[in-house]
Amino acid sequence: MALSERRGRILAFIVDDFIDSATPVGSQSLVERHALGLSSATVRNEMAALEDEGLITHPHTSAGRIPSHRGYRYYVSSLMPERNLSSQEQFTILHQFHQASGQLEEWVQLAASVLANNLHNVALVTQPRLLEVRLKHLQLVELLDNRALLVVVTTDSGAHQRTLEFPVTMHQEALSRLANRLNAEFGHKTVAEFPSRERSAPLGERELVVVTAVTDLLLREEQAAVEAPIVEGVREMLRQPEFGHSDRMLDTLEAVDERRLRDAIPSGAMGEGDVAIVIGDENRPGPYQDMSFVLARYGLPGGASGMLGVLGPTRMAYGDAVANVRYVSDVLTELMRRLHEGE
Amino acid sequence: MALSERRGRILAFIVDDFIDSATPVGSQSLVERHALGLSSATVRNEMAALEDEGLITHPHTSAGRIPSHRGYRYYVSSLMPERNLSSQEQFTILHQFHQASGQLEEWVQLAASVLANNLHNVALVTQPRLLEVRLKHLQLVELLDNRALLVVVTTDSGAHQRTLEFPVTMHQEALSRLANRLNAEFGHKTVAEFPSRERSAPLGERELVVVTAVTDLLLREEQAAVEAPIVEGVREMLRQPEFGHSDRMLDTLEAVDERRLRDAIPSGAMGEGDVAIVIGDENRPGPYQDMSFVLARYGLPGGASGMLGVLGPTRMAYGDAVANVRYVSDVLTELMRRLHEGE
DNA sequence: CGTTAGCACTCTTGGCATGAGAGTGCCAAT
DNA sequence: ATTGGCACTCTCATGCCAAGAGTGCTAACG
Repeated sequence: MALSERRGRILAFIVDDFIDSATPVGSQSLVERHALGLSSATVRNEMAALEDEGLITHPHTSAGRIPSHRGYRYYVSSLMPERNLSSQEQFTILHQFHQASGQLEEWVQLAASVLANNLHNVALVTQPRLLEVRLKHLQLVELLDNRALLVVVTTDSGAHQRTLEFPVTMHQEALSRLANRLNAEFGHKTVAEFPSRERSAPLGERELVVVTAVTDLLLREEQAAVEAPIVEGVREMLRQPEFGHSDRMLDTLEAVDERRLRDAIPSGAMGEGDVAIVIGDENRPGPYQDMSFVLARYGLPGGASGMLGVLGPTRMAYGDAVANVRYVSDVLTELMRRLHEGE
Repeated sequence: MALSERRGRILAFIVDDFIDSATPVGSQSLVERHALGLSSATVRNEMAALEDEGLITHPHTSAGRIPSHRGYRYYVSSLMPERNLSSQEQFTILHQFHQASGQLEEWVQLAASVLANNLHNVALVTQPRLLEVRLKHLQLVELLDNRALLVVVTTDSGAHQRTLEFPVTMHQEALSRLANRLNAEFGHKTVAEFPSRERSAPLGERELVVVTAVTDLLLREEQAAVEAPIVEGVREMLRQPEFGHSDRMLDTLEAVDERRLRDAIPSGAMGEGDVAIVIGDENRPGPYQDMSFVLARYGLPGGASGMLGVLGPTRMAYGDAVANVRYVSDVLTELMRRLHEGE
């Protein structure tokens, strides 16, 4: 189904106007705002046709038109002008990253803030992860009595810690020896290559305590590829008129909880390469049926990678969203590349 | 200003009724709900007197009465029945703590969840901190090239990590030697005893990198005594009728942001020992002028300690809040004591 | 003197009608 | 194919009215 040029232009105007006014757009106001050399009556006919195609609807008989989900889909796929950030906008973003320290976690947090502020919607960013995590190094640090701190460094440059309890008190020298032994045996292995619980007979009790914890941490790390994302800008989004009533607001607040969001992000839709857009009922069933995602992957091909993007009402400035998400994703990727190659 | 017994009883009923109905309470409904052997007219006279004392008010001429901030204050100070959790309630809470792992951070998070769920308001819990933090132990772990992971263990059993960059590539053996040297020199010192930047000439460049980072981490840790608290249950609270309109909701959402909250918690009001209550305009100027805090300290005397409590509308079930906050604080303190003494 | 019944008065709330405004759909004319 | 015109529909703000809840005051009562 391809629309005639004129009909497409009218749909684009409807979408544009609705995106920035948030009120249904009528035939009259449309001809007033855009000099389109047609009378309102003609526009009405075209609108009726667009409605037959299922691209726009009425909230009620005598209201203007609003885009349907299919309308938005057609718009982003065929009508939306390709837009990149101006160099001014790019500079403002880059500047913020240069201000920040060189810590990876901080960049990720910053990416979320930037997206939330620029787009006035919810920004989502996951920490970068390797798909296959290997143990790089482990250390044991004495705490109190029979307690010790386990620090695990993985090949994705992540460091994780956990408190352990040994059956007996162990001093730092004993802990270091134990750590060295385990490093020699398990270093640079993936979790899959660790001995299973049954076959671990050769391990002593103290070794077992550590290995169990390491296994657990690495497994958690692998599953965390779809980890709960950093969420920023909820207030920004709730300020939008679609959430004006408090019930809707509470429901949304619940839906945007980190933990729920983890399962809901339509990661399947995300090919490599460019930005993915998921609109309204294209989402899997759940609370996001009338919201949209604009998502991209970032990170190194074959290396650690993560996801970032925006969540907002279907009435979202898709052009701006795509441009911002794409740019921030590129910046993060570039920063990680430099980090990996040692500047 | 002490009220007559009867007048006090009436005030208590007004506060109780208002707390659970959220609507102004009239003289008639009061005599119906509580068998108090008086006519509504008499109650009206008493109410007029209470209003003269500034303990209750009218929203408008022909509405029932609601407690003023001073009314709540009088209630909690002189009228509120002392209440402790039933053993059933205590058991439910204890059970949750026993389910959890032995990680301190997890307990703190759990304390927040428990308070939020039980009280349907916002729960605040800060991580436990020592006022004077000493370096216990530091470790360096090789990452990539000239990058290394610094792990710092402090006397409050906290562990902190940060990525470092050295001018030259250092392998694990070199890092371990460096760490040992620094441990010998700085172990068990407070930040104040570290050499200042000027007097640090004797330190080599690599030592300086580490010491600077350690200093920074410890300082941050000390300031973090008033750290941004863990916040749980915002949705619970927003469900209450006082936040029914979306503007109020957005404002509150903003006020409850972790970062803002940090400065706003009236820590001054908190003596040692028991639970502190701060009502409405007793708060310092700001967005909390019509909300109340119920707060307590937890942790070891002379050891690490933190703060926990509840934030809600002034119409809050103070009795329940005090009982829950007190109990959870005791549980946390006890858990920490056991941790400290090695079970 | 404290308590109470009674009554006039006030203010909120919900329902209902009304009119203006915005927009549509359709028809006949160009 | 386009357009002017017109009847029609629906929302939204406004005003009004009646019901309900509550107060304050006064006069009577034990």
